[in-house]
Amino acid sequence: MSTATPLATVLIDGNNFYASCEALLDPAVLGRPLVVLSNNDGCIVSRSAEARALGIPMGAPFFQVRPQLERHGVIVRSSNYSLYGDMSQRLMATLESWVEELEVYSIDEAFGVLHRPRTSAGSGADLLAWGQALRQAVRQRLGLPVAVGIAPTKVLAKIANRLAKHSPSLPQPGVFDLGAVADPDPWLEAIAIEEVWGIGRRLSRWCRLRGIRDARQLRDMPSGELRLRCGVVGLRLQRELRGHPCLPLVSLPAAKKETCVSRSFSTPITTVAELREAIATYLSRAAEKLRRQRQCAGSLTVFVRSSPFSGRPFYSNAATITLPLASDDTAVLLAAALPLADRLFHPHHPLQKAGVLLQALQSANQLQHHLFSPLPAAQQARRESLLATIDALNARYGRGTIQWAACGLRSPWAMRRSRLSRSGTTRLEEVPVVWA
DNA sequence: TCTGGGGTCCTAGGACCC
DNA sequence: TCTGGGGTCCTAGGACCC
Repeated sequence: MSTATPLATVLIDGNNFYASCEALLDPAVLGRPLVVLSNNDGCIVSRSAEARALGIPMGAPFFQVRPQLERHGVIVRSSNYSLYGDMSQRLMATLESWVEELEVYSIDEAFGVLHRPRTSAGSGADLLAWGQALRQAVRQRLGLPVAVGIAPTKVLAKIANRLAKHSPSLPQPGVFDLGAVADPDPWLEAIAIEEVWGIGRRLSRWCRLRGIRDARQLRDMPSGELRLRCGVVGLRLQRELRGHPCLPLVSLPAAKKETCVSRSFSTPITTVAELREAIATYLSRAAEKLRRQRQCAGSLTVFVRSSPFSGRPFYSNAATITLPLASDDTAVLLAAALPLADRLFHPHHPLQKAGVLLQALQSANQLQHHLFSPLPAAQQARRESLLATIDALNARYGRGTIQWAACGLRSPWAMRRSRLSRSGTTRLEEVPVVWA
């Protein structure tokens, strides 16, 4: 067993993924500053390198930076998730063949495991070359730029990836191997505490107050203190920084425990009829997801809230119902959810956002032909085939081709997406690929 | 006028049981 | 009167991620 080669963890992720996808669709924007907005055209969620260089802040509300964007002639795009999702699938399919095991961590990043080749000099040159070849393959096949971080643990691979992106004058640009450097300390000191994976706003403030300003200091601080404030999560993080893997690779995603669909409204909702339509719309999307995941929901929550920025008193409320029998049937779930919407609506509180959470999820396979099914078996089978047909038609011809009457038509509150790169039904076949 | 959406994990505390 | 001890399950809330 001592013959096993040591493992290396890699993190591969897309540079400015959404912005890069937009450039793929319209090569004319290449080399020009571009930003992508969140749903409802709310905030900036992705920037091209040129937009970043102009100092456009990530996460800024669009209306606040709009003058700055216009002044610099920045191209602005609504987010086009069907495009990003398609490109993500192709990226992950490519990465599959480059690593031993792959964990798809988010739409634009994945962890992988590799065997680290032994070299007498211990230089690690082989993995740098490997990373460079991977970047070239992805660029050729998909036209997307990626960065590659290599290290002994996931937390360190995240850091290596960051260094790969932001350190100028690396021998292999876009690739960094933290396991191959003689002394990692100066590199860890270049990572501000806020940039460490797992340290969010609250914990970074706490660290700063204790004089912990970078990843190296976090690694070396007393474990007891960290444990007291952050529990086992903090300890695991610190061990990973010290090079001991604590976070396993998750190549088979676990079944979802809950599924949520929520949106902000383009204009505030002031009538119960509109709220019912919105909830019905979100619920039917959530039920679709549930059926795709082959799950049924045992309980369901509807939540609403007013705008925290309106100057009026903030209103936030939620109601939960446990279903007598777990279900994935839109009609059954609607019958449970709409009365909750009625209960939560308040005429004096214009609503800015609402959502539906499906909870206590269980595998649909275990429930089929349930003894206590409210419908006779034949009727139940017809019902399932009807839902499957609706899902198939909506998948083939676009969302909303067939929908429940309760969802309403042409809703004034629906999400704003005024700068979509292409008409809503982007299909992968339409995407022109640039051969770099 | 205008501030995203969808998740996970951990912990503390209460309810309930024997 | 005064108030065991150990266990499980559930929920709410906090913190984090992209």
